[in-house]
Amino acid sequence: MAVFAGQGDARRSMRLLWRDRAPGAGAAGRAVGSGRRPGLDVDAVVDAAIALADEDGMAAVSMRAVGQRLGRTAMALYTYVADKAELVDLMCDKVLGELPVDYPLDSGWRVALTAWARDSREFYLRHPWVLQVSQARPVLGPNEFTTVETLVRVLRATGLEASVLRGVLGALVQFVRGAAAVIADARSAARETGLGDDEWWYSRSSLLEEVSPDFADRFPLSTWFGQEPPPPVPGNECAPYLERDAVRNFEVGLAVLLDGVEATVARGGA
Amino acid sequence: MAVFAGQGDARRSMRLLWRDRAPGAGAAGRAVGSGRRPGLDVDAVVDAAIALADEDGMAAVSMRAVGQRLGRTAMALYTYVADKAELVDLMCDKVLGELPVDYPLDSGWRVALTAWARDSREFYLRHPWVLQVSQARPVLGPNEFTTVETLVRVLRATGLEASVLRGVLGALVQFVRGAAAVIADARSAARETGLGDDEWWYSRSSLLEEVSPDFADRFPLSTWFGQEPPPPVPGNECAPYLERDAVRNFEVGLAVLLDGVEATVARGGA
DNA sequence: CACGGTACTTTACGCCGTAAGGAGTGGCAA
DNA sequence: TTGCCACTCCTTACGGCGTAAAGTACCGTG
Repeated sequence: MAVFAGQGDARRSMRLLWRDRAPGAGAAGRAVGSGRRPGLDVDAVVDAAIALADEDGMAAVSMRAVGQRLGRTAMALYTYVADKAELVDLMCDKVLGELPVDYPLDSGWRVALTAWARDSREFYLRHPWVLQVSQARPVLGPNEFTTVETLVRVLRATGLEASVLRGVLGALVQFVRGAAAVIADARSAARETGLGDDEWWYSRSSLLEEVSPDFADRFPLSTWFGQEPPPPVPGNECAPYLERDAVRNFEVGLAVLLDGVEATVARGGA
Repeated sequence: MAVFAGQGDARRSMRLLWRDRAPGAGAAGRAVGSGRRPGLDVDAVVDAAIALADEDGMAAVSMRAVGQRLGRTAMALYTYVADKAELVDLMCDKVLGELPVDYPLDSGWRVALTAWARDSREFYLRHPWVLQVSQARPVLGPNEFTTVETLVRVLRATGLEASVLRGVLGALVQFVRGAAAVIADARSAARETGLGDDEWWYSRSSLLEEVSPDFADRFPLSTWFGQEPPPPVPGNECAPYLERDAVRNFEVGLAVLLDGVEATVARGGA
């Protein structure tokens, strides 16, 4: 009688992820028959959860809160979604659909990769909560595979062999995610504490002096590192201090990384 | 009467982070005087929390659980620590003390950076919960500054100017953290679900065929990408499949990244 | 009209962080 | 020696969380 543990839920999740959303698909695979008509559908639940996450962060996504947004109780959601983990999976794969799927290679792979990196960064800043979802054991939804497809298509233009390509792909993804996470964390910290980056840094650095008077002697490089005046980035003059810093670091880091790819291609390519 | 919001707590936290742990420091800055003698100290609380996090992940670190480990109730901890956030800050800065502080530059900065990256990766795998702590608004403890000091010292040997150095530093840290996170997530998923990577992937890929029969047509590159047989890595033959993959990707990605640094140095250096 | 299946609600359980207040302990001043 | 007070540590409680269990209301079908 008992279904093999997990297997049943996994199949259910995969069906939902890959469900046919075409107009004629009717009831989204649900058995049509007698019984009270559903007032909601999976998409409504997922969209409400995404809206909540975008507005107030992943921490604001509770079953009660999502239910309330839809005029239901928390338990009502369980008719559409197995549990919260499944809801999060569906949220992730759905927003991944926003990402561009094609980067022209006319101007070479470097231009395409740069555009991909910037688009991805913007995406993560639009949906920072995606960064909090575990990377291993990916969702395996259609949009996730599409993102892989997109990036691999560009990377293949480098001519690198598969195993190196894998390493480069990982490095690019880690870099973009990490860089986005720094900015996202800074923004959420500012919102949660009500304290801007500037005020935070100012109050903390004065405390630092108070608590460690010999700081400059103990940490000369950190002192030097923190004092260098960072030049402004065109188009981002008005952004918060730390964020401007992060934007510049992103561009520099990306350029270095792509230089590395170029070097690898030059060494191993035809 | 009311202290400026947050300021008091921030000062308290900084004092704890930078407290003098020397033998003669007595009572760790606590006002000595009348009153019941403490049966614990901050270090005991922090150590217990770290042990818990190392064993069962950050999710297992609740005030009740830490208290129980010390034979106390949850509320007893609040005499040593302001709240859970402060405890987490102290945990982070304490484990950061495990990292090596010096990388000789005799054989050049590339060797030193490679060693740094590998050591950092091992560190994050020993304490994967550190990766879950927000990056913006860092802890600002002594050990954290020491890690900055260590890495900047090595990076200065490249001769790069400060703003580029900042970008490289960010890229390196993001890469190492991301790569470690993939492995850490895979391990914790395996432990939490009781399902190894291999079984997980096998069951999922069969579900994938079931749910999307035209997968190979829709996602040719992903199919190609997933099929390439990855060669084994010396010294890691017995590790789980996905983890071996991750180790190789780490080495490849690191090499590419350092190639990029070399190219940047060559272009801009003396 | 009655029945069965479905949507949705209420209630409840055991977790979480932590506020409030009380009990017991130990050093110091009277 | 006694009384006090600072201090540790406890119990209780509150509002949150995810979700199990059971009940209610609605609907299409027989």
